[in-house]
Amino acid sequence: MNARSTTLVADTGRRNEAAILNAALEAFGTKGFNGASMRDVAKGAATSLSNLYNYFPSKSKLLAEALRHANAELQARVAGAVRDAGDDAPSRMREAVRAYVGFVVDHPVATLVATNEVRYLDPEDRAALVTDRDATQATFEHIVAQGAADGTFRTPYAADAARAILSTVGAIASWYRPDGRLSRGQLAEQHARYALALLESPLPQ
Amino acid sequence: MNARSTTLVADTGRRNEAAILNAALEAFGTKGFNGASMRDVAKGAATSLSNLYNYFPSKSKLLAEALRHANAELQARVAGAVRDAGDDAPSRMREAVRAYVGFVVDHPVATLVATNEVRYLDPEDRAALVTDRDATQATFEHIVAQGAADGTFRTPYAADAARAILSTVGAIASWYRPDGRLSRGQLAEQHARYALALLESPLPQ
Amino acid sequence: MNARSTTLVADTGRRNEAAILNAALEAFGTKGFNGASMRDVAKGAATSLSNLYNYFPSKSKLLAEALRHANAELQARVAGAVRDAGDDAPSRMREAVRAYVGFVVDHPVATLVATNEVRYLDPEDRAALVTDRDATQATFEHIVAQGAADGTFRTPYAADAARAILSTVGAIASWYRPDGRLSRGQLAEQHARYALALLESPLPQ
Amino acid sequence: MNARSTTLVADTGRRNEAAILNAALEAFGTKGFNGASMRDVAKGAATSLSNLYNYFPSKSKLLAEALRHANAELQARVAGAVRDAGDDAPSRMREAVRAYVGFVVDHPVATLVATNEVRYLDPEDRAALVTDRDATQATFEHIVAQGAADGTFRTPYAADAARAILSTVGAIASWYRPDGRLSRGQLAEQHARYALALLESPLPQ
DNA sequence: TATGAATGAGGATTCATTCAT
DNA sequence: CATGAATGAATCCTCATTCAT
Repeated sequence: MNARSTTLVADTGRRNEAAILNAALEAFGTKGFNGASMRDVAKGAATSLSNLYNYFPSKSKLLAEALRHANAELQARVAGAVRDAGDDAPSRMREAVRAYVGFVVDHPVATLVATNEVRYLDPEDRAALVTDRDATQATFEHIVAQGAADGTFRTPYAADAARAILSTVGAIASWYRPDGRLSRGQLAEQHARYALALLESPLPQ
Repeated sequence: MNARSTTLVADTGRRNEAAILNAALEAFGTKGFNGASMRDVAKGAATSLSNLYNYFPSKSKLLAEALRHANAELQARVAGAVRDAGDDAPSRMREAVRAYVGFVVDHPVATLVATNEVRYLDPEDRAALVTDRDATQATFEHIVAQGAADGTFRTPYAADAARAILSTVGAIASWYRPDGRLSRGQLAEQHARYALALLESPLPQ
Repeated sequence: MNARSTTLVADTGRRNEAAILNAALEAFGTKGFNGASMRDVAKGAATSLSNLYNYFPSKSKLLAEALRHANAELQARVAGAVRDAGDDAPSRMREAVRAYVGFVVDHPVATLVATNEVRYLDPEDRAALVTDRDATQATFEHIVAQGAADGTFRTPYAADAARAILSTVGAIASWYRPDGRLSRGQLAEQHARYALALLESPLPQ
Repeated sequence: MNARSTTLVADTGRRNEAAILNAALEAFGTKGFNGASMRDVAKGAATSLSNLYNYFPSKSKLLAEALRHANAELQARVAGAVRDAGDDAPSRMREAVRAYVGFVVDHPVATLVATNEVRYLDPEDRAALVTDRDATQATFEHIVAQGAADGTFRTPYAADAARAILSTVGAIASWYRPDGRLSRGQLAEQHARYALALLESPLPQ
């Protein structure tokens, strides 16, 4: 069962750190990195502006840290789902997509920040984050490669399929509303099927 | 053959208008709406900061106008492609996707702006733009509906398939490089197939 | 009979000059000299911004010219009233005040400009205007002196009484509304009596 | 004995607040609200431009606060003078006028700001200030009413007399110079007599 | 840790004025 | 005369960041 906490970052041991990180995700997600001010973040974290600098040395590093947490959570969910899945490529892809959809639905704002605001990081932080993200993507790519190798996924464009799948799932964050037509589970099911179909995998029925 | 002009907006009759709009797309795409300053735009358009305000009353309206042009061009390309395609749903979908990919590849920066910076518009401008965008999306939805009705597209999730396809194609803008592994044509071909596969349409071979 | 034109400056021979001057008085009166822009004036005069400079070399000179017209009209009214009055000081004071009140009521905005915005003139223009204004004030001072000399006005502070009277009358402009409790005539009558009382002149009844 | 401090606002507890308010009164009085820049105010208060915004959220609110202080001081002086005066209307009017003249002479710049720049306030602030000002005016009106009721003030226009008196006294601010012909006390005496005469009160001699 | 005060740089926007037509 | 386009200086205000406490 997936945890569905409203805030992404749990207590970190330092008094206000989690509150600041979550407020940063919220502020950057709502107004964009450049549109949100450190004052906005401070207000969201219910602390003072100057206190932010006791935790993070700059706005940019604050974004980096927030994104690190978001990525770690995403990666953990996906990795766990794959671990718990069967051995065949379709099952593993199915569960990976379902986990990813779950994360996006639980944390759409963080997902938006992770896709839209990465470019405002310092080069080194951006590089580190892209590496993290690539690790997640690699999980999907391995599954695709597995299915392509054993003939289950018959798409002639296996090399790029993972990226196509991930962009579709990530885009959910930009339109998803909790009270929308589709439930969390339906959305996961739907995107799992989209993914397998795109991979030209045999489908039930 | 599609024109591949580096600038999206052609001359509009007013002296500097096109230059300003193109500079705005470039600046907003490169640094984000809030990260780019009106000075950046002015510099890109080779005019003075204050002269921008002889053409557009505010930064936000400038963005709105630029996006209006981008959407119009996209819509025209897609509509033209569909018009020139065969009558069956797969042919039409194929050409629609190819045209969309062509636009994204020709104007990746404008595409990024159109997806990432819309939220900075005034509510009315945003609404107008969403309406425009929905019109383009509706073109795809109609094709999906056609194929679903005649049994060609067998996906059980036809209602949301157009959005999934469009998000994949739009995401190309965030990683495409003209000197990348795939040519423009290959990219179009690839995404056309991804789309038809996702729709569970019969595929060649 | 007093003319009660809504605009102070009548046609001057040059096409748009009067319209510009009246628009300037209106704009400067409503928003203040620094609060009103040349664009505001142009809009009010229904002409283009740049065309203003075909008539007046600068915003400051435009104000100077407008105030010159206002002062001339005021002075003409007061002088005429005094000329038409009887020979005794009370009658002359009474008519002078009534004429002044009439001007203020007919042109409250111009009166406000004349009292509040003079300081924004170039030194030479301001000096010229103060001279003009002193001429009007001198009319009142002469009457006061006449009454003081012949014993009709018994105030011990005759030297400053004219200024006191004029400031009261001028202040009408800041609260007068055409639909107010007092009619134009009642206001004139009232202030005439205030003036004579202040001068310690014998009053009817 | 009246204090004649050159600055109106005394220390308020917050480090620079009084200095900023006094600098604002000086700047707005000298150059007008729109003619004075926040930089001017900062310079006058010997602090940085941006620090002003740690004390007041906008130029307009700064003006509002400065005027609030000025009005409070004026009202306190007038109320105190009336309290210390005799019981009869002429004595009370005399002391009220003398106190008002004293304020105007001590703070001519603040008086000018209070009369000329009120219109640049936000509507709510303007309303609040007008209410404050009306309270001071009401003090005078009550005295007039008292004298009218007991037959001491025989003017037929008692209802508007307070306003006439106040406008005359307020106008002192626009021409008063400390080194002028009349001393502070003479000016007070003179205007007290003008006021009583205007009210058609019996006068000495 | 936590905060209020402080600041220099930079943001969008407006302005009076000029110029080419 | 009349105009639209152009511009440099100045406007109010916000920002990320620092510092003293």
